[in-house]
Amino acid sequence: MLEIRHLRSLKAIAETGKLGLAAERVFLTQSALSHQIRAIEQHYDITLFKRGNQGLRFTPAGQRLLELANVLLPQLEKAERDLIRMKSDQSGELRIVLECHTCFDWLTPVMDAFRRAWPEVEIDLVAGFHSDPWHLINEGKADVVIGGLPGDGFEKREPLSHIPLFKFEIMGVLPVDHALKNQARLNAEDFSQKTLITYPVPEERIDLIRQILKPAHIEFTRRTAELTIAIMQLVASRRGLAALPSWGIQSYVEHNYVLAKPIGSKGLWSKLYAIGSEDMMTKPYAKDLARIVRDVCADKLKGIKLL
Amino acid sequence: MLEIRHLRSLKAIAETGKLGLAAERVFLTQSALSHQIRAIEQHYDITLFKRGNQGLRFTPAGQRLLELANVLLPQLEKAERDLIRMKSDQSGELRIVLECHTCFDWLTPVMDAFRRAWPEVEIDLVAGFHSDPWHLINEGKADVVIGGLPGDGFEKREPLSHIPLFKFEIMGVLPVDHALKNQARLNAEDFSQKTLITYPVPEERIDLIRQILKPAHIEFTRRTAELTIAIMQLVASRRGLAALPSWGIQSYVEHNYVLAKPIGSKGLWSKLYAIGSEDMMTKPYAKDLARIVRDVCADKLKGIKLL
DNA sequence: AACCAATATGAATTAAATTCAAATCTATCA
DNA sequence: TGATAGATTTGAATTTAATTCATATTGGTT
Repeated sequence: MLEIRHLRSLKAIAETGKLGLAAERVFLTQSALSHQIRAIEQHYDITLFKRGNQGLRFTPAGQRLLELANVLLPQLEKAERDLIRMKSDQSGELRIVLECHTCFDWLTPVMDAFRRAWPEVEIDLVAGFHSDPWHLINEGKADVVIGGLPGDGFEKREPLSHIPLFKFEIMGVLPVDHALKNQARLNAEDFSQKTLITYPVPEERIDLIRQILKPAHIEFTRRTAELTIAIMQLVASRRGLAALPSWGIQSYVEHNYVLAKPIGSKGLWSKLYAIGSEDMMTKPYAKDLARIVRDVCADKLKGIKLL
Repeated sequence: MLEIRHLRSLKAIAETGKLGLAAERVFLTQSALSHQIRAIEQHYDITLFKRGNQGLRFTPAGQRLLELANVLLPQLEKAERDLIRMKSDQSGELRIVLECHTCFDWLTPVMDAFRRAWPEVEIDLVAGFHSDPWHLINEGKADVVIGGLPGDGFEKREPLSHIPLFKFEIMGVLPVDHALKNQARLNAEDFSQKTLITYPVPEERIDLIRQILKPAHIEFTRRTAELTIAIMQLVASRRGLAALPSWGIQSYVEHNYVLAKPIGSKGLWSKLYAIGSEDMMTKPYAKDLARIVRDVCADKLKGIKLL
């Protein structure tokens, strides 16, 4: 009666707190999840969740099953990796380049998990900043880029393959006493003649500029800082505005150090992929890297949506 | 893709060595199992069994999945047993007896709140008057007494357990024009040769008599009435005195219908407990009943002290 | 080569899960 | 107190997946 699929659903519900969001995560409808959990509740004749208009909260019984999921699913994944190893040797190397600065936040736990899962694979982070990280793959200097899809390069390149990871929202960051503090969302004009504080990367690599400000011909000043906390300090002290992933600024917002607002009418969302040569991305351990990223981030990063 | 059901099938195959026999064990046909294992083999693209006319033998990959089954299934069963235990913790019945008449005032909101919190517990009030309510627990006719601790009964009883609720003050009630209206507090002698109006219960169940009047050998007349309002009317019309919980007479005092005075130098306080068998009082819903009583009464009854 | 005792296969059937569309619930706000 | 927004629930229709049935095939043994 209880099946692995139900455990996956429980985990997603725990991560998102809402049936609708959990449903996206497991690629089902919200209704399907509702039917699933009701079937389990009826089967065991016990309620697993307290329902409210804020979503679901686990009852002790629900927590017990969640705990089961948290124990069983990793064991299942381990067995599946073992099966792959039995098919063929899986040693190799995996040199990762990050397109975006903020991804460092979660890469460490990902690499830890990966090393535990694939001890025979040498995983490394390619250090330094690279203006065209995708090119490093063709040059043979990296194996996987974690970032957005490359823009259409005019040069001929070895065709790349990609695995979707997740998308996240880029939020506008304001000082708490900013004039726009009561406005629900930010628009392109709101950045006009303002200072925009960013990581030190080219303009075309900053989504806000490329997708919003440039098309609207907004004029602004740029100022850069290396670290997220430095950007936060500059914003808090009213030296300018910033645009950062929702997960990276969550704790600053919670402590009311700065304000965060969605940008544009639908919000500014950025998509992340694991990108590599076709050869590389068909390797089981490269696919598993993507799975681990999705897993770790689904767990650690609030507000992301799995692709 | 791989589901619990497949693990059960693998286990049955290991136990019987033959698809046909294994199929009986999991209440499926041989064909169904054949389809199942073929689906798994195709999914992981690996052979799980060597087939012969003696039955099936596990390959290393098959053994790996069997090992997974042997690890996962017991964990699942343990979780299921835990759920059953949790269910028994949240459903049952709770037959309440009140030792004191006045407690009816607040029991209704308590029962309403309880029913909302524990829909699977049948809560009921044991009707009628009982001279020894605690004994009803040993007789299996009630689950919880709300009242004072039982006096040391000489008979052997199943040991009872209790949870403290609150204490409240029993006030002497006088007509507004009584001779003692200017006296701050009443003493035992003040009841001498007077009529005491009480609920119709035995003397030893009336705290004023048991704790104050009897020890001081005061002589008095008793008269009984069923309802609090009837007692108030009798007192107001100078037919006698009464002694009632401060909360029960509050509104009469506020409307200057009667006077209330503390009794004795420290006041006469009575303590209330939820009392039941040890088994009963360890159940989560019994503990929660006590919590709800304390909560509701702390809110509704002025002048009580939580124990 | 024939036979036995298994498993495999494919189409039909049955059962289960999922979706769709609408209803319902429940805090919160005016 | 009623309206509303944001969630879940519900039941019927649909789709998908699992199972059965009937039969074929396989591998080992004589």
